Amino acid sequence: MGRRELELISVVEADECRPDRLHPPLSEGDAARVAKGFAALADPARLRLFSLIASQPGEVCACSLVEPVGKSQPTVSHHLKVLYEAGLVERERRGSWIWYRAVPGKVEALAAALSSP
Amino acid sequence: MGRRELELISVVEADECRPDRLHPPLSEGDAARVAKGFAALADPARLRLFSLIASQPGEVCACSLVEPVGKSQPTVSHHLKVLYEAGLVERERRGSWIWYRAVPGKVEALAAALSSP
DNA sequence: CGTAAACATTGATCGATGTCAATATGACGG
DNA sequence: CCGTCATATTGACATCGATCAATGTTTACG
Repeated sequence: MGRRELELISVVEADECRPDRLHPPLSEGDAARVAKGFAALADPARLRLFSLIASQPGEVCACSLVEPVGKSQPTVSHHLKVLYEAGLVERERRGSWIWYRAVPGKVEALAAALSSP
Repeated sequence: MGRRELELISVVEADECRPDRLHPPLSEGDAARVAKGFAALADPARLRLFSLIASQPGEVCACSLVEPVGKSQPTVSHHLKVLYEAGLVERERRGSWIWYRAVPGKVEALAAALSSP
């Protein structure tokens, strides 16, 4: 067995780490977009808001949402805006009130963006 | 029909917003914990890291992860720590290298925490 | 030991974000 | 119009987090 073969074998047997050139399944653009979605769920107050809306059979008036989360009205308004712009909830103005409902399957779609190509 | 009945009816017909005392399905503690999980996925670099690990059939050496995400080694190390502490990935040291693998069903579990009570 | 490689930690910087008080906007009733 | 109620916006403040250069720690090998 020549010297060259011995060298190769010793390298292989010493360890198994031969780093492949991996390429991330998510492009930078996709990653940024999906991350934005997860970021909307990355705050406790917003999570409670969303779970409150999503757990309701129909719609919920925004006025029902301020007290349960224990934050000020502007803060709740801000969080609702974030959820809305992330596409997690829909809203509709009727008279003085604004009614919120969860967009079905949106959370699952976010999770799915990590598995499927 | 007495005056009292008329008042009640008028109130009901004026609008439908009678805010119920809603209680968030997620407690503050649960919300904080779940939010932490989503926060781990709320960064583009971390998302690409995780998708890279999760897309691999077996394990991935940390040394394979620095170059594809285009961040410095300390930054990648930091992100891997966040993913690990969020329970999204497991790691195992073998020799000089640390091997990462995605924890199966962890993302789905996060999403599920928003639907089921 | 001593050196090299892989990974972690520290310290500093800087932009992003959660929060609220104050104020604005918009809708409804009288 | 005017006052009231529901919601949004603004401005200010404090905290968090992403990032990197520099340095530390651990492991392997001779």
